[in-house]
Amino acid sequence: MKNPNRAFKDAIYEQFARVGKAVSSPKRLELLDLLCQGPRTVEVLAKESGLTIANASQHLQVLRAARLVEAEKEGLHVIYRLADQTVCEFFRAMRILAESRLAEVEQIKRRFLEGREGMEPVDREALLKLVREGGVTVLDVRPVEEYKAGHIPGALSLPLKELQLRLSELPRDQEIVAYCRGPYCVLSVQAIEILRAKGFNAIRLEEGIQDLRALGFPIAMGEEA
Amino acid sequence: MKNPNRAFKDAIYEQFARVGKAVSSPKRLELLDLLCQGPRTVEVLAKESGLTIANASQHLQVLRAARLVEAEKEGLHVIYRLADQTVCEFFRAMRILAESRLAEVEQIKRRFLEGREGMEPVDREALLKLVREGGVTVLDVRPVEEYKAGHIPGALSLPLKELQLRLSELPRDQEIVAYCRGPYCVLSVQAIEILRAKGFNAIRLEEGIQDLRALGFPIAMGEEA
DNA sequence: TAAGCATTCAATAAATTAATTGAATACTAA
DNA sequence: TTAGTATTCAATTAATTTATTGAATGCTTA
Repeated sequence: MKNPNRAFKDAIYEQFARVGKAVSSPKRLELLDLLCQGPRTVEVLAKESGLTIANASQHLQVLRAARLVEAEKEGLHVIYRLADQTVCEFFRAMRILAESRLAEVEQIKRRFLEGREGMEPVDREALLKLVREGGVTVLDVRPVEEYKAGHIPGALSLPLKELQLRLSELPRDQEIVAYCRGPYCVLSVQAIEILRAKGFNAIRLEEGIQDLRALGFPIAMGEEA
Repeated sequence: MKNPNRAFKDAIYEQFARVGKAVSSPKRLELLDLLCQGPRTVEVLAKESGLTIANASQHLQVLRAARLVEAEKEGLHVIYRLADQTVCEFFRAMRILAESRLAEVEQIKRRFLEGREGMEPVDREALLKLVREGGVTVLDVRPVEEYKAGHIPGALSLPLKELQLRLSELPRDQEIVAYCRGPYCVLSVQAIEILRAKGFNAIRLEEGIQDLRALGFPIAMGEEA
């Protein structure tokens, strides 16, 4: 009576642990986070996460074995993508749990941002309201493809890489709110640094596009309006 | 420009991975699942999960290091509990992700239940409606303490251990719906087996109390009404 | 104060996981 | 067909994780 149940339970929890093991490595979490932004080739994922190609490939295969991601061969490249939007939501749940339970996360973030202006924690609700109602210039500093895949309605697409060259497109009389992939993406941090150095009144919105989506914020797709 | 960012990201994802590592072992997941039902001593957790005391203790310390659970000394015992209700919700999210992504989970469950009557998948919605509206006798077969901590309003508390002795309390003219901790808890499975052998018209509700809570089902606390 | 119990600690052996390297494969384009 | 590129595979090493065992700790009660 006790034994067959034990085997059943062991088998079930072993399956659950497949997901757990997949998300137990920092590097795999970084890859998963990148894939939450959209499909990517191994090459791109490796570069963005600071892994060698072979190592990235192996981690991706672990994620695939847990069925969290899928791979599709396209010509010379293999394109990885999340198996499902719920994987993105799960990753976010895990991130939020870590943020709420582990004080170290906030500590590391504070240390990284400390001394930089425009990055201080602001009233999130008020800022989001401002963004939603168009009281500010909203700047999307991610690569154009990511903008196309989903952005804040009315946001200007100005990838960090082009920022220096296109400063003239930005208003000097209005507050600028820059955002990117989320609180741990440094694109908007660097954008704010550049903008403030040039005298713009710029602040950072920590929330990334996936956060906004999860918060029920409207998301626009495609080219700039 | 690239290097300090890398260190930041590595530090952040390493923190996230603390949560991932904590939930990467089948046994720790089982312990976590048990703790979702309420606080427990090491001894009880060890027994229920089929671990030695020392091994259970070590796993619990891993969970504690990830701040998913908390321990409190009470006399001779140490009582572990979830650090937070969101941990329970996270565990459930992980379970549901595994169920939806890993066909093996359904397979293992089917194999375990196959051949047993009253356990076939039923129309969940219809059954829940019946339960909610009182068209059936609802039977809670978990230990009394768990019943007290939260149960379906109107449910009878009849722990599996006492079931054989208290069959006379049950109606023969009405359908009986038995539930326990969730789809992978075997208490209600065994209850159904006993009841059907004795000629009762009994079926199983897969959802456990935490599932019902998450679904917004009303939950009653305390003694039987 | 001593005995008994629950829990943790510490040490060990076995198993698993991670990063690295170089070779192999699969596809494209010349 | 060949050369070049992206990815995967296989083998190795180092590091981490797991279960087990027996001893140590800390509390309670006789």
